[in-house]
Amino acid sequence: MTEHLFDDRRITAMGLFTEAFTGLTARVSGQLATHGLSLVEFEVLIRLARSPRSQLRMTDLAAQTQLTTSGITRVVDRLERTGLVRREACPTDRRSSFAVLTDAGRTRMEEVLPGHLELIEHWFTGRLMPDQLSQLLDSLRVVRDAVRPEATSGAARNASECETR
Amino acid sequence: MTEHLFDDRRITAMGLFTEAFTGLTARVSGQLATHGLSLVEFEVLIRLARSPRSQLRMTDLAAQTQLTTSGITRVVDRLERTGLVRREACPTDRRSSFAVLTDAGRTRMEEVLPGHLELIEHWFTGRLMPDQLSQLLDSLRVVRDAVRPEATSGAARNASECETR
DNA sequence: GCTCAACTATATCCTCAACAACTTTCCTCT
DNA sequence: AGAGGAAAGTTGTTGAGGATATAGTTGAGC
Repeated sequence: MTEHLFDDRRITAMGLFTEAFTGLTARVSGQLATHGLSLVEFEVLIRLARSPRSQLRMTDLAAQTQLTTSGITRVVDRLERTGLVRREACPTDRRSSFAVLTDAGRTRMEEVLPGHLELIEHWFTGRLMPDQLSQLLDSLRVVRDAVRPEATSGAARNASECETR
Repeated sequence: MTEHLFDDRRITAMGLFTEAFTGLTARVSGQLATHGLSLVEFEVLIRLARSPRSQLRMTDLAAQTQLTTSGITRVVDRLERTGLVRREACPTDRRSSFAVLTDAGRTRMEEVLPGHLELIEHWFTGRLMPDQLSQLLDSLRVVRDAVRPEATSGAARNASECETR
């Protein structure tokens, strides 16, 4: 009952998953640091950049990232202090406020993204054959859909609904 | 140059990787919490359990996990306080000290592991067909070997060498 | 209209980990 | 043998982020 239990194939699979991911994010995080951005800050910026009007409610940001709303408050605090993001009141619901990507924020993203994409290509996607990569992504999608907390659709609906100002 | 850049396939690939991993670890972390263990504490315990004599030098623990040596100091502090681990001096190198799994620690692991393995099976390995899983692990191995900082063999050699007491 | 529950953002408290400085011990070079 | 440097571990400080409480806002039911 003793030794082989700790070398179960499920343990090794999980360990492999962990090592691959943490190693990769360490590389990514290191490069972002040279641009003065942390991983979560980059995460927030790119989600804003992808959103219509380059803005999202704080709650939606929290739902899309792995942070709580209080965590988002502080990330946006930092980004606002450096001028990459600004807060804007929601006209239809005075409880809500938007985080909006500023011009400086978009410029910063355009500086950072090419290197970021090269990095992912170099350490991740470029290491695999095309069909090998697509199979990997299929498998990851299966796992993600399994473990994903719940519907993000509700939050998305709220966002678009509040956005019709 | 604007919108499609943020939806590059490399971004989505990285996002998929992130979501799958963070979602999975959230599940794992939640279950471990019900046993009074954090993820890094579990990580330390299982690495000790797998090691000969159930012991590792602090430095080797740091190398195997994603923590610095000072981080390991504090984790082992906590585990020692709860009696799952004890420190032991290295007889051949008085700078080094071992973290040793106690009987209570091994018992705790035997309580926790079955559920842990079931969890991994349920949310991860069991979601995929056998050959799909093995291909996933192959791909993860490629990425891990690419991004892995450096040789862990050096640390392993030191450990075994110090262990011949 | 009023009340109450749900929601949104923020403030406060606490845990945890990185970083840097420091102590002790070991090793190498002369 | 002794000096200088490298290595191992601990500790103070800093900062990020979760949990919870709080204040303001909304909407539904009466």
